[in-house]
Amino acid sequence: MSAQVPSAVLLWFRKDLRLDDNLALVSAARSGQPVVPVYIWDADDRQAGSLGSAQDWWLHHSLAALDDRLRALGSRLLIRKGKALPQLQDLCRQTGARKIICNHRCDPPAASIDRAVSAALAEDGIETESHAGQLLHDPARLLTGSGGPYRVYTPFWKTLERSGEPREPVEAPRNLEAPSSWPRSEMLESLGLLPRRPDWASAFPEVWTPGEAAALEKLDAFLEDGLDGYETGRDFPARPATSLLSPHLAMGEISPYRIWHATRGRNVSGGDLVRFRKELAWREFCYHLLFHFPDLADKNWNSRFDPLRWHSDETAFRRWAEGKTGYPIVDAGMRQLWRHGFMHNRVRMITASFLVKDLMIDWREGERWFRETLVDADPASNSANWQWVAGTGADASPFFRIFNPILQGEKFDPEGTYVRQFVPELAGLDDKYIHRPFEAPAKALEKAGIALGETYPQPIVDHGKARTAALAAYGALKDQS
DNA sequence: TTTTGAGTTGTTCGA
DNA sequence: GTCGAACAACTCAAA
Repeated sequence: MSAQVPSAVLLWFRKDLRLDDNLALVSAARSGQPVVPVYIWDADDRQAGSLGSAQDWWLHHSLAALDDRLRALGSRLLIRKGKALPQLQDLCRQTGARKIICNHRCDPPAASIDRAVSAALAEDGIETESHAGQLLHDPARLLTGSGGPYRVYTPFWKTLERSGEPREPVEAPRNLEAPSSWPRSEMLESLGLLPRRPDWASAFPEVWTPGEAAALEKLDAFLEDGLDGYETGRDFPARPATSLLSPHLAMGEISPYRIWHATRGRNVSGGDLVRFRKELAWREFCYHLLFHFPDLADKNWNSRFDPLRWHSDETAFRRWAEGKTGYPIVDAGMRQLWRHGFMHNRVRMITASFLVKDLMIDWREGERWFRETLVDADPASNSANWQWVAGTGADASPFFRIFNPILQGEKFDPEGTYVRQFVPELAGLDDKYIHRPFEAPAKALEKAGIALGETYPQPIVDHGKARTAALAAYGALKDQS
């Protein structure tokens, strides 16, 4: 009579690095079997387009945080390196597991990897159980009346409103049964996710604390201070009026169901509440677009724009990326991105419009840069929104809508607070010229200690002329078709 | 099948 | 200084 060692279940973490509202975790905890949580760092997966370098930094800290949370439940997080399938097979052999539990990943490359892994495991007689948790609505099922995907946001939103509240979030279990012995795990450090020489992420901790606990705190703080007045405040980059939840959401440290329901019953104006939920719905819309159009990051969604001749100008691109265009709001945005791995939404539109319409550089180059440098880089939102700005995307901005970086600056950063924070060499300039230093009288520049062309660049292009040229280039498409 | 109404985030120009 | 129109049609989604 030998005591039967109970076989374990594997809990496979991916883009759901949280305990709260995690259906896979709850299911594993209820199985009555020991649970082996694992994260597999897969180089192929990475190439499939999800993570850039800034998110590698985030991932490192997020995995450490998840391990801490799991230890509080009496468990821990195993880390493996390599292709998912052999690692899972190895873990199944070692633990006797016949079942792997996880949550869906919704971007097409990841989803296709997951399908292949699951099919291969099935051949070994291992079951995969997958739950919804990344999106509020299933892209395969939320369709227009004629059965196609939504291509316009407003009807998409109306359908969301009509389809009732998403399910309630579920609480994390109190404990998780550990296996009698733990299989081998890599050291987190061995994944090499942190930057070295130079450590370009050194300022990230000024603003970011990766991990679920920080995400939930941020949600609370936003509900207390930010939601009231969100609708107008969200447009001003110097104001703390946005939730800053995007990087947590991108990594699955917080669930969209948790966020959606946390806003319910708040004593704020309906406009603020709806506006915030609409932003969550935009994230959904982008994922649905990506689901139905997997080429979203690579091809013009609307092929009518394919004949556009983009400029290939490495020098101009580098000046844009480094925040040296000579337009303060653009430069502030690009430097915020480099410093903090983040950029305010309003400024993303301004900087993106500048790259595409003022410099006429291909939106894909901008998309790639953002994907590499944003801690909240998301394969759906990033592609869909770059295409929106370029006018090539779904529900895109009309081609004649070209952001004027001076006016946008003066409208949304009237005192230049945001510019002064990220472009300190302009800090001493009067409000009147903070967004147009190239028009400042010599005396004002001297007083502020600015030598244009030396301490701060001259404008890389004349916006007025660039605008005219962009209108002509986009307008020419019409004549051809 | 046809019709109808509508479409995230802007700028410029002229009255 | 303020305000409305023009900037383009085109396609989507639903009735």
